[in-house]
Amino acid sequence: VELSKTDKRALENLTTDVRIVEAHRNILDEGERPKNAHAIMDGFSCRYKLLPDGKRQILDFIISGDICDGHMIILAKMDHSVGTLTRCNVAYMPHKALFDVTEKHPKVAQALWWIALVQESIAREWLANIGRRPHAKRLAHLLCELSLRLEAVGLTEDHGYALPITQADLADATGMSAVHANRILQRLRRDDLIAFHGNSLEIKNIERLKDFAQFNSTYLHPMRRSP
Amino acid sequence: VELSKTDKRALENLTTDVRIVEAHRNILDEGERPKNAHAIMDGFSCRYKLLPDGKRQILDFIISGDICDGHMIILAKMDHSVGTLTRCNVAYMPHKALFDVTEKHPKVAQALWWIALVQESIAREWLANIGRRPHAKRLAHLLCELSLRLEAVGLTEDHGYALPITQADLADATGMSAVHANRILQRLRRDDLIAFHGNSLEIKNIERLKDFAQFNSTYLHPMRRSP
DNA sequence: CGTTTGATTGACACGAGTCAACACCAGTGG
DNA sequence: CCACTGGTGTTGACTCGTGTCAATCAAACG
Repeated sequence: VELSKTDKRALENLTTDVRIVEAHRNILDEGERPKNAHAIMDGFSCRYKLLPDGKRQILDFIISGDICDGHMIILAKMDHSVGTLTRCNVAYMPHKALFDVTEKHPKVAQALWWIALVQESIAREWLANIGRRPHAKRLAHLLCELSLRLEAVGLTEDHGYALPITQADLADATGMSAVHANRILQRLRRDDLIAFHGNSLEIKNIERLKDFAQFNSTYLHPMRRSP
Repeated sequence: VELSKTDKRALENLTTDVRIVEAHRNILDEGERPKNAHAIMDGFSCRYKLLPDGKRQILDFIISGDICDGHMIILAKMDHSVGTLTRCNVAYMPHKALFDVTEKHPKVAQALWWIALVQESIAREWLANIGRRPHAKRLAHLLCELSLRLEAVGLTEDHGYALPITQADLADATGMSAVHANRILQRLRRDDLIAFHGNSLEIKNIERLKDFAQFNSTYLHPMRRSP
């Protein structure tokens, strides 16, 4: 979906506020009906669900440029929560204004629809990943996805990217225990697929990692570009 | 999203053809760019992905009244496959015509957008289900979801519904082995939560089953009505 | 009837969760 | 400047859930 300049200008004028949100804070609660839409400008957030017994499933990572709650233009209530994993810059825009823009600019509505479909596609790939791939491939697949998505917004280095989240977060995203995630990461390092230097992940050879993870990028669709 | 009568008439005129598709046939292949949109009028189909090693993950069940490929109005390529689990009646409508309708009838576009969002929500609930719930609750949760969705289209009996799919299908939907699914179902029967009579599932007490499965229907959103 | 598909059962091995202890580091405050 | 703290990563021990393989049973079907 290509946006015209007027479309873009209409969108840019929506942001009323940009705030810093500390790590481990909630931006949206399940069941909530938010008044503002939120976009992450910087930092790592995630969608997640908390089960009654306290287990957490991370449903998606939200990185720079992603919108937290495009859904809420159409749907009534948040069906999951959104929270920060690191300190984040969050842009706020009134939902009503955004909705009005979609009515006047059909291309904007189509763009948001497109985003919803890509997110659906990502959720489905995660389903296959968690449901049917062995644990090492799951993690490797996730690291590949993050690599592509971060690259699209210019957040990758030569051979890797900053990954300031914990192993427990990775575990909750891939449906395994934190201890096990730790051992799997060790194995990936031992097999010389990845390495860590502080908070940043080094991918030794992206092709080998993709091969190993059975990673096929088509589910991310054409690909988002940097704004 | 409420559709006007003109909106509805525009939609109804789209169907060019209704065909019978045998069980275990593909309706859409991953990677394909279909010319027609497909709606299931009768029978059970599913979205699924096949991994290189032959494992199958079912991503969603498609029941009467569901559209297989609403995505394709916006996206370029199918990111998953769709196939029948039983013999189905499938309605065909040209994609281009459907797209034209969405351009002329913004409410129709919104309705399709809404469908996409609900499907995204379902996919995310499945993620939490597969990623973090113990196996018995997974299966129970799935049976609850099917109960509500089938009820919405009038396909439930008093205490249950026809479920003409195999245990292997249920296993592929919940990310477990077929043997294990069998044993879990036995446990659910022993605990007097469900029973089978031929192809039809009896739910002994839907509230107890929901309780056990930690089932909360809000992720299905307001709820689709019968057409 | 034979054949096929799906459900069921048992045996077995191993993956993966849990619990608990420890190492390491950065941040904090005295 | 150092002791203390809490969060994170790492390790080992132990148990049990689950997958795999293979055989058997049951029902449907041509």
